[in-house]
Amino acid sequence: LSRRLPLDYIHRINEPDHARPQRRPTLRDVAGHAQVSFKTVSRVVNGEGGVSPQLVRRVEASIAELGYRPDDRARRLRNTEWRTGVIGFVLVDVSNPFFSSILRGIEEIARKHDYFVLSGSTDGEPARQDQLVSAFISRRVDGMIVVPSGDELGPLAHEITRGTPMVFVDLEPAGVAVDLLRSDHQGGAYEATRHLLKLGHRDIAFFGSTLDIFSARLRLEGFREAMAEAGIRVPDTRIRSGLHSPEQWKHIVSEFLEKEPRPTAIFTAQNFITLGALQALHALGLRSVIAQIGFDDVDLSEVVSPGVSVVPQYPLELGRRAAEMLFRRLDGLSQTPIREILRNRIVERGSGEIPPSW
Amino acid sequence: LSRRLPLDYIHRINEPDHARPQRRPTLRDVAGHAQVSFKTVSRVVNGEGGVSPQLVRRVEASIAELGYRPDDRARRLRNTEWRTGVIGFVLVDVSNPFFSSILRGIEEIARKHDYFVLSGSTDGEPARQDQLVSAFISRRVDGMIVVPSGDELGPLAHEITRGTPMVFVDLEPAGVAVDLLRSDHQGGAYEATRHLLKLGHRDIAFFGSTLDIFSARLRLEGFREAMAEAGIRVPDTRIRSGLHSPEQWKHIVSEFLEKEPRPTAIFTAQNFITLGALQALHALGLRSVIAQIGFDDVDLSEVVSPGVSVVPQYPLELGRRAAEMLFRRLDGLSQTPIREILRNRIVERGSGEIPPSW
DNA sequence: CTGAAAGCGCTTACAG
DNA sequence: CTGAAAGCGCTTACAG
Repeated sequence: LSRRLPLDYIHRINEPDHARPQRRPTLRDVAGHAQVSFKTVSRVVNGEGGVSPQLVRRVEASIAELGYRPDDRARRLRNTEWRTGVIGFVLVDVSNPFFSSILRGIEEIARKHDYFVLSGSTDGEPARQDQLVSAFISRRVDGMIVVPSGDELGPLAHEITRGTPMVFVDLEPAGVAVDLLRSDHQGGAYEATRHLLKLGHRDIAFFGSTLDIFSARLRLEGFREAMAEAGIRVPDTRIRSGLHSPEQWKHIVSEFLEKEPRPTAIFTAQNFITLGALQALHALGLRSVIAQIGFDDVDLSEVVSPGVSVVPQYPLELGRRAAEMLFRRLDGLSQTPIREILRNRIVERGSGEIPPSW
Repeated sequence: LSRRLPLDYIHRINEPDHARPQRRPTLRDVAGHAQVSFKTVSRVVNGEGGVSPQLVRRVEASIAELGYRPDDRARRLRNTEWRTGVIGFVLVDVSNPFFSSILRGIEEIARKHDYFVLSGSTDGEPARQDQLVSAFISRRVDGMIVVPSGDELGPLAHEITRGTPMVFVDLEPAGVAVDLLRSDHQGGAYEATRHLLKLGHRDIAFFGSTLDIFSARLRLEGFREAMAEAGIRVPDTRIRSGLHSPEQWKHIVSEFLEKEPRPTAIFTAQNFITLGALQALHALGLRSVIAQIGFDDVDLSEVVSPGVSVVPQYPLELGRRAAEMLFRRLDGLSQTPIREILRNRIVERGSGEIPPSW
């Protein structure tokens, strides 16, 4: 992700005279220009009425000519309407379509409420999460939606007890009263693993996201639960976790599969992992030999052959619901914390239905 | 995109006693608590020095106890450092991985500068774009990166002449001095079309994004250019454009291909279109029969069979470069507008190398 | 219908 | 080392 790409330019034009940044005009500037008191300008800007049509026209002309835009920060500072009209969204990695679809869902609901979204990626690093949360709070977001990493809540803990409107996605912190929305990670992983076990698989490898992420732990838990229930001990070497790009996962899974004995099935517990593993299996010619089930859906899962069996999530819907929960709280309609867990069921497309080959 | 998904809950718990939102403590609250003047608290908060160690400790204890967080808006209002530390990013659709990867690239550079990103999707609607731009300006973002739709600049025009730091991605507005970064849409589309023509294709259909988007027009232009050069007239029925989800495009392309005569090749000029068309061709059993080249890369393009030939873009890199251009201007290092056009070359993977079947 | 005063939460001058 | 005053750009009260 951090490697820079060398690119050729077709051309690079330097043009002359770019405008230099000017000081933005203020209410007083407009007032001076229109020859009225600044309070009159304020009245016109806010459509308060009680201004003679003549003055309204003069002020509006000045506003247009100077390009005046009210400063929202100053405006809301004194205003009883104490809101900034901005909510924060702290996520793991916006370049992952799972998260960007959540963001899209949040945006959709935010838009209905005339809100905007400040977002930031943590890459699963608790330190970065604390930075983002602190910065968003300092900028006085009216509420936050957070996909937390790590076990320490850090600055979040204080905000929760302060009553800052907040919705957690995926993390279910113990002993904290907070709105929560998540998929049934453990149940989904359990079901997927059971599915493979029923086909006769005994040696199943698990590839998951970094265990700093709560949902990643739940998925591993679901896997372990099903395996234990089947009386199978899972050696540590059959479990790999970390936060990587699809390309990195391709490499990791390739190396893994070069060693004997190979597992007869793999569970790839996140979309980037599923993509990387698919590429690895394909490159090694093992797609019809080793069974695979993924968590999260991926594009073209029906077009590849065999199709990719997955436990899908519904990120757009997660985003919408999370935002709806947040606005319910922002509007004071919600008092007690709500926790919603969405059920996840396996979708069979072929790759998860391959029986053990040895 | 707007259809709501019905979902089952596993459970929905209502817990008691959620904290009620409290008024945030201010400098004066801390001062009262620590029994000092509020200016002393300000000094401690900003690490200005000139405060006795004893008072520092007392103030810090009060800050911790009350959970004080300085209000960034108020802080910067009087401050000579006139910045908000926020940049705006106006894009078409954040649920499209192409745009979310640009956002990730922007975030990466913004982070280095201690900046945060306010973003919003326009869905290619000029009216929504104007709303977003106006709202961001009212919130006093220090600069903006915009992927514009439509031909009218709207509120953007005034901001450019005001000298607001701004970088355009993909739109090259005439007669306006502004930083610009884009791919070589026309050249890439031209090359892709030439590639198909060389194989003997004469009947090539074009599927592209809504022509409200500048880059979509450029891609169509490149296609037309190559076809005209080959002396082929393209009937209007061979060109389809619009902004749709992959599922919608699957439907559109399926219907299209059900009518005779079928084209021998298709050019899918955006990632969602490429995905939808791939699914349609696959469902109809035509993937090895009708040639396809896409603009933008898609996941698993090497795993499907045949592989998907594309003209890739580098969204992460686009985002980084756009942000770097913006910060160069914000830091006053750049005076004259810079225009960068990144070259795009075709990547052959099989689907674009299928000769005409009839 | 119009305006002068006070204040939002903070920083920047300027005093002691 | 500490604090009282003025001001950022606006809104909310309160006068005329």
